[in-house]
Amino acid sequence: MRTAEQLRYLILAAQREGNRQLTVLLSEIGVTPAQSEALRIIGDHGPLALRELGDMLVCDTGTSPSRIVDRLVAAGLVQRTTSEHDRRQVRLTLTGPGRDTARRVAEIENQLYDLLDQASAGTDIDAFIGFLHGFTRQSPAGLALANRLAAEKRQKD
Amino acid sequence: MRTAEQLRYLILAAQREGNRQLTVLLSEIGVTPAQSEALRIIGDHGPLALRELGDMLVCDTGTSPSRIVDRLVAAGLVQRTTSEHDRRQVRLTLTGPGRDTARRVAEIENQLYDLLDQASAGTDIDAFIGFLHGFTRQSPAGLALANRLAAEKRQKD
DNA sequence: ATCTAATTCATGTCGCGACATGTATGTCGC
DNA sequence: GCGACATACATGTCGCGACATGAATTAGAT
Repeated sequence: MRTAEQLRYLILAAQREGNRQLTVLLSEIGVTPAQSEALRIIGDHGPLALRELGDMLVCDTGTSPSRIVDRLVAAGLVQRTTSEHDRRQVRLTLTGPGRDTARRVAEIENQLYDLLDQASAGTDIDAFIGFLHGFTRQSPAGLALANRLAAEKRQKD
Repeated sequence: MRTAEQLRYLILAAQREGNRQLTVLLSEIGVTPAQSEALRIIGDHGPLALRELGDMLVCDTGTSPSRIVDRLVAAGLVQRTTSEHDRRQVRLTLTGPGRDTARRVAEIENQLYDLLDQASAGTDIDAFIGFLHGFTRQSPAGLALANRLAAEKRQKD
């Protein structure tokens, strides 16, 4: 098997495995990985329009996280208000339970990241990150990640 | 953003982007990435039971590629016969068009792998492969990949 | 003011991907 | 042989993930 083919399947396998582990951890608080990403973004970056949320979501890089938000609204975690200035737009904010769940999601994510840090001890992860950055540059998912990083940076200033 | 978090999202983004590119290339011959994987495995490793196929599929590591096979059968690419010895089992083989499509899938995959080789020139890909192997060891998808590698090795002897 | 184009979002469709359940068929202990 | 158990597969359900379409609203040109 070609090295590139192995890399392809390993990336697929790693994504699946990470998602599986996260699914188990998140099931304790009743959200899915995709929902947790949206929840964290709405929590971190204030009231957002659907489009703005979509621009930061690495999952579901399509043209509408409508349905993910539908479920968060149905679960009582997110509030969906139509904007006053532009009645096409929607303002997404967390409810009280939403803020609480977002905090718990952050804790669970940190558990997972601690495990990942352990697993990657002794490997040059930065080189890997650089390679993946190059590969995903210009892709929808890569741009979404770039948007998140930019928004985080903006927040610190 | 933590390094581990960035790694998580980059792996997700890379998987999505690779899948997107492969989807475009494969749409020319009317199969999806998941279907192409099953097709190649059936082609390479002879008549297989559904379970054996499932044990080698990195995608759909659940307990039944039944529905993926359904679509390949409906497309006339795969033949599904019930085994004689064990009437629970199924024997999956490629049809004539199936063999042809499998060949074309292999060509498309090689195009993608050539691009990947180019993109990864100058990076220590083997280190990442080792890391990812460790991370996916014991996971369903990782085991599936291991099974494929083992089957390939067996075939060479 | 009006007509056209662009933006924002919702919704329909299809194919996964993960899980649970059901139904044959085979295996093993006795 | 017979009954309990295991195996192989099919099927139902849910939540994505990608694409296409359509409706409401706004912006811009004239």
